[in-house]
Amino acid sequence: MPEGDTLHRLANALRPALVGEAITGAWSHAWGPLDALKGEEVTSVEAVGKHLLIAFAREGALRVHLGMRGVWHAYHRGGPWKRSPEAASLWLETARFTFVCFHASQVEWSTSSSSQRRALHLGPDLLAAEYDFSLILARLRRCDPKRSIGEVLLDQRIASGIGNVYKSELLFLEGLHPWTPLGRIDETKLKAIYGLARKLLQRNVAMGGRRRTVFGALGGPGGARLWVYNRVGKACLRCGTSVATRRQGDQARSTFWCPSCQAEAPETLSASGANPLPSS
DNA sequence: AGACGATGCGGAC
DNA sequence: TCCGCCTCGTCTT
Repeated sequence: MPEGDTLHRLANALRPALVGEAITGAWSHAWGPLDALKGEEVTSVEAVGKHLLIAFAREGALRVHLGMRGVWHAYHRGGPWKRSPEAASLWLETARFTFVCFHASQVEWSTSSSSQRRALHLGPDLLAAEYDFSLILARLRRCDPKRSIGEVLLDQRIASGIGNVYKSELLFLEGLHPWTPLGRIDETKLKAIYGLARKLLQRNVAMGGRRRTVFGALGGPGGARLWVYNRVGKACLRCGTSVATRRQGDQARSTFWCPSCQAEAPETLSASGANPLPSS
């Protein structure tokens, strides 16, 4: 389920319940009881891109990636779980609560959260407090200019936090065809795309609702949550054209777009008239 | 009731 | 380039 906004919401929910608390028990699917964590104090809980990092006072940090199906549950200590313990990847217990992660795709123990952060080779987190587009631009310039913008947006090494839903929605909002080569998009346009990504992700973190939307709590036309994602064959909410879909990139991820609003028209990609990115 | 595809990613080939 | 993940919500029958 998670894109970057979901992970930041998760971190925001876990942080007040874990930071400053002592771990009374811990267990992971891979290693069994984590006795080394007993008595450890949690010093930070943070989301970085789509990863969750939990750091401890004396030593070490846990990194958890939810993949597509991972989920965290919070239970009163000793209370019943809503899922089978067989499905648990990791649990952490404090004096009052047990936090269980089911179906994680990755659980890793490391000496520090900063070393984990480095090892991930992630581009800047679009939801980090500090935002500097020039750091993203530097990574874009090292990218093959023939790569499609749809693939580039999903590349967490360039900027982290965008997932498959936001990818299609961002390209619709920017009027950009998903297969537009990176090299045909000027710097001003790229800055606008990533700036919009940050804004939408931030708004979805702040919103109370659980479900992803690019329209906010009130919804869009007809109460819609999304412009094009998962709307293949339906009328474009802006112009009525039938929404298209096709697989894109190495991972063959589904991409959705409006063939009219996002026509292939490379020469019109510059909103500003600035120079295109030079080839790397 | 059953089929299908998924908001992600690593690894086998 | 494809598959596994072995779950779960949604759509079809």
